[in-house]
Amino acid sequence: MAKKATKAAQRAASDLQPVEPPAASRDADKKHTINDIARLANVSKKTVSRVINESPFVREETRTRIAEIMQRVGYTPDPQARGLAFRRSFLIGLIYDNPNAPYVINIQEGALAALRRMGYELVVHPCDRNGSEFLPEIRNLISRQKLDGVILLPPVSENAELPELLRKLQCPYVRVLSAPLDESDNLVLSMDRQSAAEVAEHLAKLGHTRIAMIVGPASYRSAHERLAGFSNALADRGLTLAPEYVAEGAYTFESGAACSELLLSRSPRPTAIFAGNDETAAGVYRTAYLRGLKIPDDLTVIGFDDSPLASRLCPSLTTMRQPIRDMGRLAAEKVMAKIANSDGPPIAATTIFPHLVVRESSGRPKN
Amino acid sequence: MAKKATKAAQRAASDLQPVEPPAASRDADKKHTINDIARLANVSKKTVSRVINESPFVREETRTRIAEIMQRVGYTPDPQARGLAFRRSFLIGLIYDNPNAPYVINIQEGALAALRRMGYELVVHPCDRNGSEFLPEIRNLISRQKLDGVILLPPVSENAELPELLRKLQCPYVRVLSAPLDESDNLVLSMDRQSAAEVAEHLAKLGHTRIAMIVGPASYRSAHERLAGFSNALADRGLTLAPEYVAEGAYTFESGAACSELLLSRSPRPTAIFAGNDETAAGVYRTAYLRGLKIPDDLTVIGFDDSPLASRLCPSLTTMRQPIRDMGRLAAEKVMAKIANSDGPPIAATTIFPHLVVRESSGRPKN
DNA sequence: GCGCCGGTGGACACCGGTGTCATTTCATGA
DNA sequence: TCATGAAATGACACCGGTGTCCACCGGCGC
Repeated sequence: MAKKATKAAQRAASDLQPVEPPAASRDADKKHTINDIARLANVSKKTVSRVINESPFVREETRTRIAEIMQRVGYTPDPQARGLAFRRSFLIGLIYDNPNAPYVINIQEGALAALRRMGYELVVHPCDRNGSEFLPEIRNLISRQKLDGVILLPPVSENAELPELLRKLQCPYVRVLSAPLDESDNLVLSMDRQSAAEVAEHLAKLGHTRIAMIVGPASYRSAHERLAGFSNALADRGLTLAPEYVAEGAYTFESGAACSELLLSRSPRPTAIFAGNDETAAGVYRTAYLRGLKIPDDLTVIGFDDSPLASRLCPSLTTMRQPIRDMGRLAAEKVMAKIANSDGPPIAATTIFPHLVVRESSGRPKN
Repeated sequence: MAKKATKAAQRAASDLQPVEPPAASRDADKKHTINDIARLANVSKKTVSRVINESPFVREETRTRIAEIMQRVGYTPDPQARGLAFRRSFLIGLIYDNPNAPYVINIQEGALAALRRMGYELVVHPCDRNGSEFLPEIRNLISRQKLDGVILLPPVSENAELPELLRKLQCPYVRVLSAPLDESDNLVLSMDRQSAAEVAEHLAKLGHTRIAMIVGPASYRSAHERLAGFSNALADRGLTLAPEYVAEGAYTFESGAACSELLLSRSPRPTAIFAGNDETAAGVYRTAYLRGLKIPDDLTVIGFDDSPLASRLCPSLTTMRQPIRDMGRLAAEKVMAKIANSDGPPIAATTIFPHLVVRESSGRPKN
């Protein structure tokens, strides 16, 4: 420890936190404060504050005069000082561990569009929900930055301890989920069960009977939803999803390749595979490619997500599309509503229905 | 305007900014302030502040006692109050308009890893560099949120007016670029010219002579760099990039499909196409698929980026890989260095060399 | 025993906004 | 004309930290 510091040094270095002097002649348009505006308008800072916050208790004439001055000198209130007094940070956290980059980016941009309008900013927080430090890390993030609210994306949004922690921290949150998880909550739902049913219907209509599915990892709620929805919908149409035609993947390209390897070695071979998501579907393409199977003639493949990948693949992939940007926007609007009215009743969930985008990878079975 | 408000209403609503009373019995672990810590430790708040900021002018015994108390009650200083006093926000902006989602996400995560360690957060700002409100928007973002620094990603990082604006706002920035743009700047460089040369070498070694290229849009600096590097390197090996074998795309899937349509209708047909990036390469795949051309037997295709798409395509795509996360981390470290020492000399640029990842899409020409 | 010195800790103002409540202004009816 | 009360404004403390500057403390040389 540098205990050698002299008094002189102390003076100069001011506790080791040197701050450059207000120094130099900053441009004419140096930062204005509320006091400057008050002085210019010949009113108290409180009145200026009232104008900023659109209080109705200011005479119209006074208001416009002050507003004009603020406009003229280009004044904007300091969000930190404002936040300090309001006990708000005007920051919303986006907590995610979804490896699907386009998904996250789209949610992000959708959310931002809504947040910015209300003066909020978005801070992103990728996380590892299996890390040992997961909860403390989130706790730390929120209390350190005093986030006003957070948006949780799947799969971390399915974590059961998180809502509890957030409630304790009094931090409003919105979860994006693939199915209702509990009642008392603000969420944006993507109805995966119904979506999977739509896939089943599509395959049934095409005339497939030997239908296989690659399920997502058991730790993902969407995996169960999609399986249940798919399997039930097939049953409704007199078709069955045979156990030997089901493989558990990991929503990844590699697992898609491995699982389809397995499924395609069954005899008789399935004529259609519903991959859990687009990444998995790409893995199926890979296996088909290596085995010389033609899609869709020898094999129909269906994905889920409509990520950019879906239209890039050859042949292009039939898949389920979610309005991801809208979901981001919705989530943002919900958090803000919750913040504005934090003691109010829980805000009703919004349900999103993905729809099927039919492309080249699905066709009638040829044998 | 609701001028009907009564005095009673004024009292109750307090200028339309209702704030729930400190209300209720918050948990035992309610928020602690520096005053609480000072009281508990029997010192003044300034001494606690010294401990927080690691000032050497505190007796070791005092320091540890205070540190223990902070630890015990789980105290963390309020970043807003801290920022207000320090005139810092501890926020770094990430400004981008790159449509490549995995690229942005990776930069983001790389940057975050470095930023978090130093107590900074990242706020993301997608933008439209061609929008009429582009510069005012950025200006607004930075002065409103008092960002301590920003990171600019290509292509918006190539905008010439931005550095000027940022300098005027006294906002430290780091640009990620595909080639040096000017001297006096902090940047992270990806050497696109050299990378493209590496592609040329690969194709030359495979024995290709009829080589085509799909160039990125003229508004992207990387497009010029890659073209120049590629063309020159071919020339060095006695090969030429004939004008009729060059098409200008837009770094998109669609443009890749259209440009390759054009290139593949030339006679003689090129045996290899260097697509400007992976998206474009996917477009080439599409055209090859429609025309029944086999990759790599009939056509070698090379991409650039090594986005996830590259390994998903069948056959998998030979491409140039950049260490994107590292670039994000580097950029973050540079901004922080610049912030810490804002009057210091410009920080030297760091140069990144992508490397070739050879996969299945490149082979010897068959005819 | 005294004054000097560097090391240590505290009182106080301040960062830029806001809440509370008192005070002033103004229109109204008696 | 003046009392009256609502509307408009202001004074002041406060949010939770930090910088400045001064006072105290103990050990040293004299």
